Amino acid sequence: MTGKRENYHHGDLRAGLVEATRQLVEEKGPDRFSVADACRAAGVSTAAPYRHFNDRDEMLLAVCAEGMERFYTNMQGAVAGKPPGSLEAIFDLGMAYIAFATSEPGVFRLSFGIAREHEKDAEIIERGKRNYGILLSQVAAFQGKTEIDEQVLDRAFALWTMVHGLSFLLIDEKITAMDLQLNIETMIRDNTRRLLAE
Amino acid sequence: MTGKRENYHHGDLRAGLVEATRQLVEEKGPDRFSVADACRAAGVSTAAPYRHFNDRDEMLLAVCAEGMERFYTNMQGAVAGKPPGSLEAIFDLGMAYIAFATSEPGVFRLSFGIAREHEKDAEIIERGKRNYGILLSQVAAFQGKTEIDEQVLDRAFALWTMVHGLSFLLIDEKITAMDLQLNIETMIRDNTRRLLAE
DNA sequence: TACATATGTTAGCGTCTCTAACTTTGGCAA
DNA sequence: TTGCCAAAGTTAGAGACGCTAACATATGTA
Repeated sequence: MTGKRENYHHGDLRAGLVEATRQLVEEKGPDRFSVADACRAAGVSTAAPYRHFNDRDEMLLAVCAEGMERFYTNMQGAVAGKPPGSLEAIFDLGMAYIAFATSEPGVFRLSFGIAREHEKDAEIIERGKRNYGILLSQVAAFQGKTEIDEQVLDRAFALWTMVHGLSFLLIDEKITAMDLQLNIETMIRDNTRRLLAE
Repeated sequence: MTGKRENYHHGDLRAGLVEATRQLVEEKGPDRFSVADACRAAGVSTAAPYRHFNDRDEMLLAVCAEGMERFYTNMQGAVAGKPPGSLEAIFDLGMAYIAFATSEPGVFRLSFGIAREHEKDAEIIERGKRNYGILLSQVAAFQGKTEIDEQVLDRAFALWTMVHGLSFLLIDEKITAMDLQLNIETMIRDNTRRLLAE
């Protein structure tokens, strides 16, 4: 990405910019990211991105879309090979959620905060639904169902709020700030069980 | 705030700027907020804030501190008059958390995202601990204890993650984006009970 | 009443996003 | 093979922003 190119044309500047943006979002956070920085990283002028993106937000949106794809893959990998609907599968799904949030906090923050900027971007919404679908089908299987009824929705949503909340508390460093020591695995395991119970 | 002043001196520019900043943070979000906008709202030059704050971040930090104070008051009000440690008190505390997040999403976002910018600001941390202390003592009372042991910490933290996660899913409009309809009161009540059980 | 200090102003630097106008290049039709 | 068009770069610059330096004014106190 930082390598000097010899050609006038870049080859695949769009992809290069997305990757540079992704890295910068992780380094500095989505709000501190600047288009100019991404240009320097990609070795092009500050006007070049506007051949590929309408504006700064659209660059972030591209990173978001790509990140959600990776998120999907990770979560699929977490449940793969485990008995569908088993406590272990649902627990591992939660752990994969946390793992993504903590390993890519910038992209995670972007993915969940961007809705209000590019409100209702169809692709992002669709990816979101697909990601959430993994949890829904696991919870349905846990309850011995083949379709998503209200009870499935309720329990799945409760699990989502828990791992989502924990993710933010972790990446915003509230656990350390509050002097809490926490075994994440135990916390997720116990509360997954509690939220699915009864 | 927008009123023209006739004097060279403002009276209490610091407070005026904090209020203008708070409003702008709600209107545009913490990342879109600009010092220049706050100056226009307060009717002063763009250099004036630097007599009261070191930089932009410090203005946001002031809004954050004031917001956390209000957050504390709201949560205190939620449990006041209820039997300490009752399910109702803990439930209402959760509802107060959600209510603050949804009524002041900008300040809420600021309060929980700012740690990594001004890392370890002593005052913010202290306020955070004080706020969390309300929940801790309620959960301790629920368990019939007078001190905060490990079990209290575990259950309180689980409750925190739930309302925190729900808050973000609400203000980031994920519930509507995922086409979920949700009775927040029921959701909080049922899962508070589940997380405190056994 | 004088003056030190706090608190405002104007001017300006460097940076940022984004646009307009120009340039280079690769691919395709004749 | 050549000529031309569209795609994808460039430079230059407008307008906004954060922040600083130098200057101006008001206020409280000796």
